[in-house]
Amino acid sequence: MADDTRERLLRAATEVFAEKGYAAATVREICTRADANVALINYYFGDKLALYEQVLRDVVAADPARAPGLLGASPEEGLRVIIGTMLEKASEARGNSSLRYRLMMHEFSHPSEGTVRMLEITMRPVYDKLRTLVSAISGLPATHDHVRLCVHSLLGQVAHFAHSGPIMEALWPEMKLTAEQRKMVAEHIAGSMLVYLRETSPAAHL
Amino acid sequence: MADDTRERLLRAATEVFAEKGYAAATVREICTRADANVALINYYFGDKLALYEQVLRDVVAADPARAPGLLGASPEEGLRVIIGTMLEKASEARGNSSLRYRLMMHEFSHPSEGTVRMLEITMRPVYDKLRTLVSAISGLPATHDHVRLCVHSLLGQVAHFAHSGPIMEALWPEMKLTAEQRKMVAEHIAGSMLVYLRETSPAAHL
Amino acid sequence: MADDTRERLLRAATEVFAEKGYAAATVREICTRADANVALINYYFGDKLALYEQVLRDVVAADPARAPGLLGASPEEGLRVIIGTMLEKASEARGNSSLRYRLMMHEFSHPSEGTVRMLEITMRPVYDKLRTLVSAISGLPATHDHVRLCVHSLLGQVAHFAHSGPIMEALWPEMKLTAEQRKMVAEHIAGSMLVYLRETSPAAHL
Amino acid sequence: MADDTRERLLRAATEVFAEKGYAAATVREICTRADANVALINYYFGDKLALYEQVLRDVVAADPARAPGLLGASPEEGLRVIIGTMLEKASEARGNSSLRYRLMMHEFSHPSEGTVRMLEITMRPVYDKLRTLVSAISGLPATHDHVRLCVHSLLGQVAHFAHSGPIMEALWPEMKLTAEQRKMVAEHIAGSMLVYLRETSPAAHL
DNA sequence: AATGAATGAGCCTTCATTCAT
DNA sequence: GATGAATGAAGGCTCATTCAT
Repeated sequence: MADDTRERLLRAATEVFAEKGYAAATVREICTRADANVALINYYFGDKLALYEQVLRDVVAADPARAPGLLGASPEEGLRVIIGTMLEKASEARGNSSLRYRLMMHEFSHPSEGTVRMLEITMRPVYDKLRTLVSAISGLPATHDHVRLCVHSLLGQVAHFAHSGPIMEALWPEMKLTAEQRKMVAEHIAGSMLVYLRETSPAAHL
Repeated sequence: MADDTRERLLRAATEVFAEKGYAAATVREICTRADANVALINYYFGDKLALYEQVLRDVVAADPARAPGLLGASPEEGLRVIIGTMLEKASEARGNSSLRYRLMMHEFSHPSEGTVRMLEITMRPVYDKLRTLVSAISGLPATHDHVRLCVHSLLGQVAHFAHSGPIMEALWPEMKLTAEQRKMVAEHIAGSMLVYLRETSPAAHL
Repeated sequence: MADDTRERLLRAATEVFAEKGYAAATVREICTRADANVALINYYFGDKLALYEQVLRDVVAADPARAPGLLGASPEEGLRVIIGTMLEKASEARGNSSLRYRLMMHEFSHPSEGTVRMLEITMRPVYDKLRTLVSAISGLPATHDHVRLCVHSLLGQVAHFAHSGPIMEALWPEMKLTAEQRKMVAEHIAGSMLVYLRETSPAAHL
Repeated sequence: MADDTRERLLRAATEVFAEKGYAAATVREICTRADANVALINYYFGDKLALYEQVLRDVVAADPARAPGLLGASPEEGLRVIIGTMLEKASEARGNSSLRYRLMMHEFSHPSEGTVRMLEITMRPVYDKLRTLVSAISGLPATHDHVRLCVHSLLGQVAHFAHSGPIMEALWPEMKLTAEQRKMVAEHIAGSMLVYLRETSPAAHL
């Protein structure tokens, strides 16, 4: 029952923090939602901030970036797969990923002490994988500015399509990132990058 | 003197809301920073929420997106200019744009009633301008999915480079969006898009 | 009315802290007793600790050690007067002095950061005055160990008679430090010291 | 093992109560320090207050005042020995005596029902012994005010030198009651009293 | 005899808000 | 228009205590 309660508290906290943000979230609501006593947050986590950090850590731990099926594929195929996966994971409605995003938005707009370290853990694997792929495709070293710019372009686009709900709703209401649309977007992002890389890679000038 | 105080309150409120978010911002800090009495927020605006809404309204009203110098330029040139301008505005350290962004981040992560409408007002002009340009370059109608995808790709990239401070710090610490780097990034975004559009436009297949 | 409330809070706080000690005292009781809102402690003093320190400072400020009538008197007479005064001030029933003592007992048994500094301010004047007198009587310099020992003996005896209520009640119930008894005690303390000093002073050996 | 745990709890409680006072002491810290479960205090003692009372009872029971080596000595020598012993016991840094004192300070500043009785038990033996000695030296009956005054003077001085840490630190920082200093102080207290008694005893006037 | 999860009360503090002036 | 004292509600946290095991 103990672990169960702790688990319920974590789940409730994730929800409430995602919905209201750290400041607006109240310990009492979290406990109520978890059907637990107020004092248990102190008992299990220490205080509200420690709970928040635990939530962030858990959410990060559920790393969505370990895309399978990359082995043996060509770099071009790898790029397509990883971008498709990111979009897919990111747009799982109402699931952990949604909460994940909202929590990250909070962290982005009000970076806390641990934000950078958290991002380092979360993003680094995808980032490096993308750099390897782009490097392989372009023929440039992974440390080259061109490679980095391209990778950030990819990240930026994925983030935008996956996470800017309100913007999309305002500017392109039909885009709801359905499975079909997701496929189209992924192909657009990966495809345009591949076109660009092909055109600008040193090899292109042979 | 009355309008002056009201103005000071608004300015202070914009700052504090941007720095702390709605919930974490306190009426007292706003008043202190505005060098005004605590009771004046209620006196002038009714309550904290009303003040927040007024701040949002003002921030939106100060539309920073009207890029000058676009007249007469070729669509390609226009694209370059508008993207350069967006990046520039967005990276103005302590200016209105910075506050603007942080407020928007809040709105994004906790969309309120007015968020969509606010975005509609803020983003629409840039969005439509970009569509016109991309349409002109690609030869496709502005309503075409391809055009929209490209425009969102542009927005996504700009947003990413301009606003994901913590991500950048974690993944690419050297990228500080200095004037020089801004130029490089703008050229990268606009350039890659132009390459892509050239390659995929119907005209390319003639 | 403002200063009035602040004053009431301070008075109530002095009482409650003296009665219960810092830890056991509750902000709520202080406010209730002062007929004031709970939030006013924060408003006027910051927090409970700051209020406590203010109370200590006030209590100390009411310095009971400035004995009048010392001018022109012989050192021997001065000693008698100052000891009498200390006993008198210290035994004013139920007055500020009583609270003062109880607060000091708290400070002594659980010295806080400011205790030493507080004592420095409170005790130093009496201490130095006593050293001057003893020095004059004994013919030894005020820095001599003998002088210091004697002065501390005096302080210790006064403190004991004035403040060890429970001990007295247990061991010598009749000693209630009435005006008459006070006179006797003062004469005992000062008298015995004078005898001792006379016997041990260098001059005695001439 | 049961008694062992109970014992550990008592020892830990004595320490914590002495260090923090009743109110500021927490059941959890006591249990942690005793390496015991939180619930055991209630199990063994009923509640926190009952534990405190038990601690007081135990501390009182361990009477430290039975000075040895008094038999056969002259009254003058006896006085010197008992005062030396009191000072020594009182200044044992981490021993029972130190805890004892701090607990007593608490009881003094917030006399509880049992305080007087406790003191009666603790102090009475020393008190009566001192009266006997002073009576023998002075030639006055042990019930004489003069004897009582002298005995209280002795107690007051010992208490002051032994226990007023903060005062000493403020007024006479060099006085740390080292073994050497303790000897000096004991000689000062006993010596000055003997001088005084010799001078004022009826025998002196023969 | 001992554990550790769970409880409920209460504490200090903070906040937005109001009111008399 | 503006002030500053005052309010009441609520928030986070801590504590002694209990209960099932």
